[in-house]
Amino acid sequence: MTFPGSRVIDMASKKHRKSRKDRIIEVAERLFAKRGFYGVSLRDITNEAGVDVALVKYHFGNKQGLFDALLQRRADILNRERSEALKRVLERNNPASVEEIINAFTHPILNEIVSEDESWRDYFGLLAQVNNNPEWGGKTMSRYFDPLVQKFIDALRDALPGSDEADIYWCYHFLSGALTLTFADTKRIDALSRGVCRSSDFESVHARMVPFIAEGFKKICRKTEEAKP
Amino acid sequence: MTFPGSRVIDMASKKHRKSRKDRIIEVAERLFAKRGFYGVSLRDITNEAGVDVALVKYHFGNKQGLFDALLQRRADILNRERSEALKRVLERNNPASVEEIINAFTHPILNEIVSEDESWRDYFGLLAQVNNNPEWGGKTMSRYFDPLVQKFIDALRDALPGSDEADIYWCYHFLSGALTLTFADTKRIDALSRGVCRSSDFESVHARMVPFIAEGFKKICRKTEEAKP
DNA sequence: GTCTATAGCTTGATAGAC
DNA sequence: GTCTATCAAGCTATAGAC
Repeated sequence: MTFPGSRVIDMASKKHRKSRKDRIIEVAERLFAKRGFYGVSLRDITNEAGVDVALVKYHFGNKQGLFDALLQRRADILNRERSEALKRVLERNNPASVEEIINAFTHPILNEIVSEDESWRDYFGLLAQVNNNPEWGGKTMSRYFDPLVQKFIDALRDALPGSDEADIYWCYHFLSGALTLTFADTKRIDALSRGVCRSSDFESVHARMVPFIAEGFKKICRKTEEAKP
Repeated sequence: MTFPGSRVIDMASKKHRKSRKDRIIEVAERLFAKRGFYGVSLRDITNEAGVDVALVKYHFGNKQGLFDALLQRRADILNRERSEALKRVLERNNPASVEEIINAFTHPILNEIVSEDESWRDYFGLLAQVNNNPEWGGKTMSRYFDPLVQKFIDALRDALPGSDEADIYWCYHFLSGALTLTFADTKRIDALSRGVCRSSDFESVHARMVPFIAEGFKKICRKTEEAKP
């Protein structure tokens, strides 16, 4: 070894200087979030990351492979956090309340989006576009999220005994639309409300969203019995 | 006049054979709905419409001009229908109920989307993508829809006396997210529910959406007083 | 892992004939 | 209004050197 201690230095520098693969995936996430899959070229990404285009092929196969990899990366994290949140809620109280279940689904997003790691905001901006894409959005969202969503549906069914199957699925659909738009941070609400609401005030909107959605679920799925508090 | 009666024939053929300008705008609407602004090239559009690329410049200036023209066209129709629906509701009952106001906002969409004119479905698929675009979605939606949305906000404020300003705007935001995803018809719900719900069953989902949203509004905006039936 | 170099094609835009 | 023809720039993908 010509440079004694170089291994330590390497490990230290590894923490500070990210791999080119990571740089590509991070820049891609930010750009795809802004303009969608078709609105970003590989050169947009690799130029901003300061690497060569050919590296995309080496690390991800092609543009689609890069897109899939970056969706998968945070979907895994989000699914794990949601799964743990649901588990905690059900351990404490089974069946849990509708509010608790909705909160287990949405609160992990709030945690991530208010964290120091600002790149989570990009991810949710991207998810909003994917969720609302009529061509491949449904399939893509299903692929990454539906296995766990099924467990949330099961919990909601237990929380709303005697409810109609279709009612629960449709209500989840309303939740999904409100949720993805909310965390997409499009700034529309800022202009519409002339500054009364700020699109990036995620705590405020989350505090309203959970009871809003929970109340809708109860209204639609509890037709047969009296609404309980 | 060399061809007596040619004017009558022209008028008849005008009804059947659409102008090239109209063909461009119709094809563009369908393709933009599928893949968004960046996912469609002018050649995709003009090839499918059977016209030359140069016509886009002549009729619309450029790609952006074409996109704006096609958004504006149906926004005008939708705004007029919503405005009339709101007027009817308020004439019958002022202040109106939250359900009636929400319905005046959403039912015109239902009418259009179940009509024979299938191209309305494309338009709402496109609107869902615009609404959820973090880069220019907020501005674009505001431009075409917010003036009338303000009137709906006013009506909701009257229907929910003593409510907080921010609450009403945030609830509108949840409505907007649920509404645009619902009529985007992404087919996700079909897979998730294993056929129990069909994404294109617009009457079913609309019948659930209006009370779902209305109940959320009442829950969030009526904190200070008792909820009335 | 990373780069150079390039093939082969598509893009938005437009000048100018008819 | 509509077309032909063309441009300069951009695109994804990949072969092959290091």
